[in-house]
Amino acid sequence: MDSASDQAGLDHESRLEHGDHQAVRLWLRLLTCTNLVERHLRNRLRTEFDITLPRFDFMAQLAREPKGLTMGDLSQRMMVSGGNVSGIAVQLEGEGLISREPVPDNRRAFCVTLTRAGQKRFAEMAEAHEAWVAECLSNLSGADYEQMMSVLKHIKLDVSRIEP
Amino acid sequence: MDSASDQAGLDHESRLEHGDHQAVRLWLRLLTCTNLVERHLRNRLRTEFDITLPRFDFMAQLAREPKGLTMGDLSQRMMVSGGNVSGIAVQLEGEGLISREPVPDNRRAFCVTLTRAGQKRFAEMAEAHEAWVAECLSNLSGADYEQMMSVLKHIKLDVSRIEP
DNA sequence: GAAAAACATTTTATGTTTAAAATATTCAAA
DNA sequence: TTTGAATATTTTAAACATAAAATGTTTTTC
Repeated sequence: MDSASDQAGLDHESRLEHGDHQAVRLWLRLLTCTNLVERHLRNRLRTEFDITLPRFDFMAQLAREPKGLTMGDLSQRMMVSGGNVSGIAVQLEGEGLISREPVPDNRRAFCVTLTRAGQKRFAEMAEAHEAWVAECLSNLSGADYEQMMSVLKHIKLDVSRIEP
Repeated sequence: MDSASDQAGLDHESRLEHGDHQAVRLWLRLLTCTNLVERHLRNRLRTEFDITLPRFDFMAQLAREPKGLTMGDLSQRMMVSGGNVSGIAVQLEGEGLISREPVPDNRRAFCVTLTRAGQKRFAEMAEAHEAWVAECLSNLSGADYEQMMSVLKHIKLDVSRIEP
């Protein structure tokens, strides 16, 4: 049963031996691995806190910046579109977890912050979230961790060099 | 509040296992990196072949298994919900790229395969796709590659051990 | 100063994704 | 057999995501 994940038709395509093939294999494994962890976190957030991952991410960004962020800041940091952030904000505001207040010297922008209730709620979730992530990723040696961080940073640079 | 409670707050921070923070940092970098590459591939597939990443993945799974796969197989391998696969299949079938035929001894299941047109179309895309992935991920030493593959496999096992 | 450009956000239309309910088939007993 | 559980898929409703247009504000430029 161990080889279940690797058993897919190796005999058909194994003749193609470009160097590129290595890259594809690494990419597929990277994608699978990230999806697995992401799904795990998504499920636990839903079952244990009845919240979605995007909403959690939104609150996490705010928790890191107690002074608050604009909608544009949030869009940029979450790497999603402005309209998307707008929709999530409406919901979280409706639940009383965030507040949007006008910025004194710029009437176009909002300053979004966690409400007291939002801070409390997020603190509970963040602790659990950290433990869940550790459950998935902390079974690594210090050297493994450093190496992964280094290689991933490198890949990040390579990709952003391609289309900035 | 007395000073004891202030210190309690700080203690709470410092009591957290160092490994947990490490794990979270690694997770965020892993997620960012994967999203960057995924977005890059998604954009290129859209601009150069007018196809979405999920449809490409769907066809890629079939290309690996010329004998065909059931909808459930596809759902499992693509790691997406059955409803999702169902929707994609309707579209690809409408474009004549896949065919769904009944399985003789199981009237519940379909056997999905690439049509001749689907094979041709996929072959074109796959070559380009492989080059794009290589552009993102092939700037690694052989040792880096081996290490990444090994660590990722390990993480995959850890996660699937948590909730199978 | 007024027109034009740039900015910050929301709205709209469209499409994706998921979980859960619904439909239909097979299998396993009692 | 007939009941019930398990399986394979589709449908549905809600959340998420994007691009593009719309709204209102600020800054630039002439």
